Amino acid sequence: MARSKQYNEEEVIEKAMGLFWRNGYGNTSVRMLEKEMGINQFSIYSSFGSKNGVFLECIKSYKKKIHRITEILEKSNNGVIGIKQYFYDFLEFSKDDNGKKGCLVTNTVNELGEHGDPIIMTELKSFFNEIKTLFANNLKQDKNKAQESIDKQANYLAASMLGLSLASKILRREQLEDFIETAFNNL
Amino acid sequence: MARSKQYNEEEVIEKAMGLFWRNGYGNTSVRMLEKEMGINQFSIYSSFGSKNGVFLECIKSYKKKIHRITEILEKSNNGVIGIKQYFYDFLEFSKDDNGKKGCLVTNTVNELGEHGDPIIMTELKSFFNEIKTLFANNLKQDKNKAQESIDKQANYLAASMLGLSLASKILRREQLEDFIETAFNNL
DNA sequence: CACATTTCTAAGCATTTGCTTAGAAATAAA
DNA sequence: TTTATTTCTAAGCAAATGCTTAGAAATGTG
Repeated sequence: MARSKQYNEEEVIEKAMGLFWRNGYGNTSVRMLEKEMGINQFSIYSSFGSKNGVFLECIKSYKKKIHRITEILEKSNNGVIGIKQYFYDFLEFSKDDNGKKGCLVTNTVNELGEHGDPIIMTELKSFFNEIKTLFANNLKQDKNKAQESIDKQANYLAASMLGLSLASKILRREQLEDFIETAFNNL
Repeated sequence: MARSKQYNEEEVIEKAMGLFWRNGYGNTSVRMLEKEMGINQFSIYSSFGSKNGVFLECIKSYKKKIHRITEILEKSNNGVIGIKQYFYDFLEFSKDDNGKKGCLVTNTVNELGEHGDPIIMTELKSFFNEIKTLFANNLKQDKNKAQESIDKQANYLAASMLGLSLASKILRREQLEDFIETAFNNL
């Protein structure tokens, strides 16, 4: 009954995600999105409503993408060893051609802080809490830990992941490994 | 021989710094700077050359401001205890009305990454290295440490500070304390 | 084929961006 | 007071921003 879309929405979002990941929200213009996504502004707006709409889909897509490694953590039963592995997995996951992308969620929290779109901020915080819960669940596998220390250590690890994400943008691989190794000496 | 400036450059930079600190570089416009600094665009450009020029002065001003607490660390001879105190001092230092500013240097590294103005990036990295050196110097005060472990631990602590800065923008005070306490457990 | 319906192209909208400029206002020195 | 020099006001510039729209091009269904 009518013409059909010449692009796949998931595919173009995947491309947009890369752009936001590298440049941040504010430094990515709709013109840049056009080029990267390979479709023009009309298509962008008819599919996603707004720049914000594109970004929201990118965050969702990011969550799916990173599920590749959160899934491993979820299924792990090695306690703190599994969490440490997640830190290393994250380094591989976030590696760019230059290895300087960090974590899209972390980057966005830092850029938009509390000023960002509420729907997006909710999405970001929920991701952060999911990760923290995964950490806590893994910590529980180490039987000798008190519940109280699990909460503290989950907070510690979650904040450390924020640090790793940021550090991965400016430190060398070797320094990042120092960080991870020392960070887990504490547990 | 001529009219004299009706504003003090240090004072207006101090105000600009607050704006950049809260909003980041990209989300701070020259119009916003006009209002906050209390002078108009002509004065901004004649004093500082460009938006980038204003920002560069703000970074320098930030370094002076934070010297209040780095100085304490510099003079401390409590080894790792002094560093831990610096983490707590930083939390106080970066506290806003809402307690969500983080560290201007860290925020900027995260926002601009490698895309930022080279002069500014150099300024940021030098600050990071100064802090790392201060950490290393303090660690050396604890006599029982091997040189090798000092390097590793200084890397660890520097990256942890990045984490604390980011975490301070989204976590509650109590969680930040969990982070600091656990981070220093085994040093 | 015919055509209703959707997607696409590309031009254009108002607003905001960083930055500049012409001319009025002020002021230290002669 | 006069005057040379600087600072200030406020208007304006081109380019970029997010978003919209009119009309051409395509296509599944009858």
